[in-house]
Amino acid sequence: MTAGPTPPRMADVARVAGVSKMTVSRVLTGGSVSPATRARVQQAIDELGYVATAAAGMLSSGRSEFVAALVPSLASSNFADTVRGLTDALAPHGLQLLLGDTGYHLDQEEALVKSLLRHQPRGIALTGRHHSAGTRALLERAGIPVVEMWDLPERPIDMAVGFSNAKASLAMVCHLHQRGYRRIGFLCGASELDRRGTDRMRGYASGIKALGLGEPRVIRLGDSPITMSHGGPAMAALLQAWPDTDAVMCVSDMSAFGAIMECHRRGLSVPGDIAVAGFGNFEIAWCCHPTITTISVDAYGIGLRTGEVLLDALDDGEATAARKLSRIDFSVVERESA
Amino acid sequence: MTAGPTPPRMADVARVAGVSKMTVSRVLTGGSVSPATRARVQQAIDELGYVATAAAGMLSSGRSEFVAALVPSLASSNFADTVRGLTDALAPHGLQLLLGDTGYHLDQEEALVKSLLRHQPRGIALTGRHHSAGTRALLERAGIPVVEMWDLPERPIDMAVGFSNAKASLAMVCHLHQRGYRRIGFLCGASELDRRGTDRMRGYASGIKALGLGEPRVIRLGDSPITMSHGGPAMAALLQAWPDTDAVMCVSDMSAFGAIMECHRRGLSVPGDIAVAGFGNFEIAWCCHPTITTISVDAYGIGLRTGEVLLDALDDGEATAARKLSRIDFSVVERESA
DNA sequence: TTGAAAGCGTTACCAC
DNA sequence: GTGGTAACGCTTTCAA
Repeated sequence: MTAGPTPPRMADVARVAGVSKMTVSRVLTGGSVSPATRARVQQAIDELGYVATAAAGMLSSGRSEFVAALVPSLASSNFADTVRGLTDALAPHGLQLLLGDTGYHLDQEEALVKSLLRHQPRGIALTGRHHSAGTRALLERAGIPVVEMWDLPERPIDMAVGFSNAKASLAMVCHLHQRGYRRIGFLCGASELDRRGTDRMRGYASGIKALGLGEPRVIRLGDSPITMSHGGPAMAALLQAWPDTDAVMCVSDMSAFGAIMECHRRGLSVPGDIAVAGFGNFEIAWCCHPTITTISVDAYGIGLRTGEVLLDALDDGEATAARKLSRIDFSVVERESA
Repeated sequence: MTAGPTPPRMADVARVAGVSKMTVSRVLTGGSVSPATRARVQQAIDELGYVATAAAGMLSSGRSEFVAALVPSLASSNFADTVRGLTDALAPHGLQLLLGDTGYHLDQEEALVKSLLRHQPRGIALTGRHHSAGTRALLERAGIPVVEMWDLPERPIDMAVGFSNAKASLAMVCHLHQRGYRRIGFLCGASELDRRGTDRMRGYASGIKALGLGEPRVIRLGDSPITMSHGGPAMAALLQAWPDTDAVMCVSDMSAFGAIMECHRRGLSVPGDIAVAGFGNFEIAWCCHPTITTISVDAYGIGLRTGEVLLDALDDGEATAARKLSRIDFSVVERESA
């Protein structure tokens, strides 16, 4: 932290290079400048260690180089991958991500939106289709492209990139049914914070009903989103409530892993005694033993596509109907556990 | 994306409230304003949905509300936790994190530092003690507090919050030695990208030498940082090279988990036939079977402390010698696997 | 407690 | 291809 006297300004560069500020600005933004002067300016920049002040440019030009993104949690590899996709799409265009972590709370999301909008982001990406009225109002006034990720809203704020979590879950029910399982349970968190988790549970329940497999067997345990450590207790609770259960769907691969570990502890073989399915196709699903049957979703791809969709919107100005809703594929990945 | 006509400005709020811009500014920044006028102004703000432009304030006041943070990867729960700690420390003070993902590359780090400095962050946090000469130069010129995290540099740029990865690794060697293991191997990535991983390997090697346990048995496999899926192949390679190995240290819990899965596949019992130790105390270390003996490091705490150290420096202006280096504790957590 | 004027460092716009 | 001038929307500073 060597506090130098005063950092050099554009005017300093201009003076050293013997040109006007405008010429320096053109060099920086890629305007038309003769090669000779461009070289002189560049040399002055290097010499002085000049770094342009983003705030001034932003104020003057009226546009920032920010894109805001809100995720429920950075600790989930799911969303971390999505963020990576977003970065990979946007960074090449000089856009810097402003990241917000909502902790799965809609009011926290609203607070973050309010705070992030102060930086005039060019666009904003949210997670999910559930938002507070205040959030919607803020975004509608903002006049920038908005993308809702990881879901397919019936009434999108603007655009969306995602899939139906309920349908994905339903697909897994069908898979298990096809494999001969009939007494299927579901493990998820106790709170409604994880909206996509709740959607998956609903998809499961509707599948059970549709296939005539009796009443849904749902265990809600632990704060959403539940992870490895919740899987075990949830599995225990399920076996206590419905001892004849022959298959278990879990809201995520993490909880599925925990559930499988609990089975190991009890001497239950998976899938021999009981089948276990996850959701998300995390690394653990194909590294653990037995490997976990799961739903594969391209988390990175969601981020990448979201970035592309935003870039398109920034170009065109207005979203075309065609890209309002961008559907991301999911698929059942059959492995050893179910 | 409803592009309204023109967003309201501070002058608009002032007009509606019947006061000057300055009074509005004071209301926003918590200056002294009579309760009556404050209420009128607040009402005007709500009515118009006014959102202050951060760039203008930044330019005028000369200081931003940004803090920059660079991590090697967001996908690692380690660094995700550190980022959470940083956010938790800084957000209450109105500071917004500007996050950069270096992908473990020092030149990418330099590029990000250059790009992030344009936003005039109040402070910046980096990961590790290794940086390019360009990065050091940029930061020394920047005149802002700098914190290096996850390590204890001999020659810190400014401040540091971390621990000695080599010593932590050494502690694990001692633990294994104490438990009676004598033919100890080490699994890590093939590249030098993961500097902390390399430090851990060095700590291991020095411990092996110091204890007279023969030549180090190091398997370098896969791109750093290695994860679950590399652990298995690395374990296989180790057993091929040194079949009599009785204990294995892994550069992380992720690779330790992969190694254990490989043992299961081969019918080797852990720790009966071979002991396995990890590093990091990730959730998987206490959820899998057997539970993994590991080194516990408070990743969240590193972020939190880094945030506090930065806030201190912003207050005092100059770092006191006492907080130049902030040591974070680590400890051997003995579980079932070793 | 409140207001008026003068910047902050850049880019847009229009001359040359 | 290059330069001057006027914003951009705030906060600082100084007066009232």
